[in-house]
Amino acid sequence: MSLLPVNVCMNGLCGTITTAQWKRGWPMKVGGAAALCYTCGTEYDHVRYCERFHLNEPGWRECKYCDKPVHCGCVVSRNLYECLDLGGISCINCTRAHPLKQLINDIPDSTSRFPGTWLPSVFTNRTSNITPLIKGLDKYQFTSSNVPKEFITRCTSGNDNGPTFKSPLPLSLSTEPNHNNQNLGSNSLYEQRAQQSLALSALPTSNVVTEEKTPSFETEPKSRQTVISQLKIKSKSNRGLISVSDNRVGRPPGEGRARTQLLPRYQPKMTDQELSKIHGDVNSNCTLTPLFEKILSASDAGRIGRLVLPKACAETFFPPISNSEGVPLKIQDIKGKEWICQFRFWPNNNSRMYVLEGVTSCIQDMQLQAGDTVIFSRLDPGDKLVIGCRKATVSAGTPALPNPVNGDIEKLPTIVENEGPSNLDSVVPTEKKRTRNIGSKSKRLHMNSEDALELKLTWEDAQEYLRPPVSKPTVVIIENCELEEYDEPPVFGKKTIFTTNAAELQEQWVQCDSCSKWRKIPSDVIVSSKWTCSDNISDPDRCLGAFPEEKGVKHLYKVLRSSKEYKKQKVTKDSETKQEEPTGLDALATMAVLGERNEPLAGPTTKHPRHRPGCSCIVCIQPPSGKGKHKPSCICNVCATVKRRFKTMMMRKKKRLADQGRQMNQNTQVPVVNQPGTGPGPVLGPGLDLNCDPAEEQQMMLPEAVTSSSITPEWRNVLT
DNA sequence: AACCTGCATGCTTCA
DNA sequence: GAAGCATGCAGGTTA
Repeated sequence: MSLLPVNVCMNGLCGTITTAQWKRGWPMKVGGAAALCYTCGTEYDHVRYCERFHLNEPGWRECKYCDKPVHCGCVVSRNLYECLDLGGISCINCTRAHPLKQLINDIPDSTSRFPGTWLPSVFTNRTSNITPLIKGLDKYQFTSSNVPKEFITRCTSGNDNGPTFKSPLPLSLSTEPNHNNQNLGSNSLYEQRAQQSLALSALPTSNVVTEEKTPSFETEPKSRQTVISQLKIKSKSNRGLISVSDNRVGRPPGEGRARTQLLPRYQPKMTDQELSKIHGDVNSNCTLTPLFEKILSASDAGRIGRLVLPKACAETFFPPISNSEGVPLKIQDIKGKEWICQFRFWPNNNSRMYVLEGVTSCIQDMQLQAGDTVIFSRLDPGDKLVIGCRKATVSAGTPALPNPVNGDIEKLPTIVENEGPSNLDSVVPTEKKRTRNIGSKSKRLHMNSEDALELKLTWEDAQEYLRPPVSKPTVVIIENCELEEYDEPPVFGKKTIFTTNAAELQEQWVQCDSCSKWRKIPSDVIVSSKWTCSDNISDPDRCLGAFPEEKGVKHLYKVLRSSKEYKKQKVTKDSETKQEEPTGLDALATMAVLGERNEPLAGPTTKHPRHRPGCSCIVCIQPPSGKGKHKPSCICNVCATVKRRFKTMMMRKKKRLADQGRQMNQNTQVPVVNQPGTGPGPVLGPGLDLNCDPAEEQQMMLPEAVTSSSITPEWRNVLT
């Protein structure tokens, strides 16, 4: 039985330790729904939790007996799980063992760094002398200078239950920022860290320490390459000893690509300005060591609140986790605000995908979006995990707006990956930077927002060009609605403009490819991609290009002008509010429904069971219910089609009813059969059904944009 | 209906 | 070809 802090009633009202998990969401839902203790039902209280366990000072908590602060002494003070798992740490003030020790009966699995019961005496009265670890070099290294030799001996001499500290490497922890990527080659400190810690992390528990670590305290270590190669060999040879990865935990850390080095795109590329800025903001007495950075993907910055962590980085710089639930991590932003996120993983293809959950509020607070970069650093002393950021672009020639959260960092130039020196000279044109930043890994987001907007507008335009194919359609009647089904995909026709004249009659306008004059044609005419005045067979007078444009063309120009202005406004507005835009193909599909109408942007419909992004069928291009209803005067293609179909349908219905009426008059003995879709109900007369509401029937036959219960008399007038 | 969660899928990159 | 990872999606949960 593993007793983790999440299973303890945090309010101390019942003091119950329960093996049941706290309700889902703990402790991520800060400010959100509270979790409840399964035993006493008490609401989880974040503040009180922090007080009880001193989350503000990682590793420190009060002794239950003397109430004085005591450092748990564990090497992962930032890791609450293991702090408490460790248990058994003596208070330096009263020397009494931490009471949680007695609750540690078992540890989940052999991959835990603290399997079994800890030996409290090791740390007795020594905790204040122990610097938990040198983070960044290796998460679990003790320095040779502050770890008592007997401790190492005690921990490693045949006690399999001891901790699995990694080899102490006499690397000096550089508090210098990694300026200009000079050290990011094969010999970079980061690579060394990655190589060393990753190579070591694949090793089983105490054997590593016994065989590799102990001598290195006393003697100069072998060359790095030798050590690493040995360790890699060791790792391979000991794979059988590592708990076999199962579907639940995925392959344990240390195997796979990540073992060799951090990919260049994750290596921190902070400028002097950035570092000094963060440094100054946080605490001038502290040292900040960049660990890694990542360009936010759309899903990272999305509302799901899951930031995918590069596997190598997660396994190098974050605490090891052996179960997929992971551990809560406290992250501090550069303003000192603290966030609690859940560091966990998902089993994925016999591997792991590491994620940081609950980052939404943090990312929003920093006003980050896809394409921006988050930079994880370590702040010493205190060993705090700090999250910084770098905005993806700074508009060329435009001073960046001061960001209340990120301050001057917002003004810093974007550093393009692998672009060499991190100085102002490395500023590249905005377009290029944005593209490369977003798409360095995935090509799914290679467009910048303006390009995407252009494409969206093209999709809008494309909607206006789509025409039925030449092939003969198959007419299918579904609930009295005639649907034309084509075997061929739609073809591109010529763009036409629909207007409404003074008599409220619909007019269709098309521009001649030859003389460029706008011609009025019947509203039901489908225009091919090439159209000239001579094709205007419906109006022989206007077949000649010399014929002047008619009077109504002024109104058309007005419509065109307002359309262009609207698009222009939309471009401006969209660029301002691009943060809230959907991205990718969904956005394109969504934008495709806009057409010329002045409707707010609405999300894509999900009503069509075979809907795919970009689908332009009349159902799919409707916005979701309740949103973006078309106005009765709307002249977009959708509404025009709807109106045309509805008119046809109503005419046929009238004709059908009239036929039925005639038939009834001829033979009153013939019973009237309900029409399909009208439902079973008492039949009072020819085609009359008490269960059939005419207005409701109309709605059922119309797409969502022009239906719903709120169909207005105005609409009815238009439709009938 | 919207949101959340835990994968599953498939594209991209790397060795 | 293998590994990494962005994102889709289905089922469950919540408002």
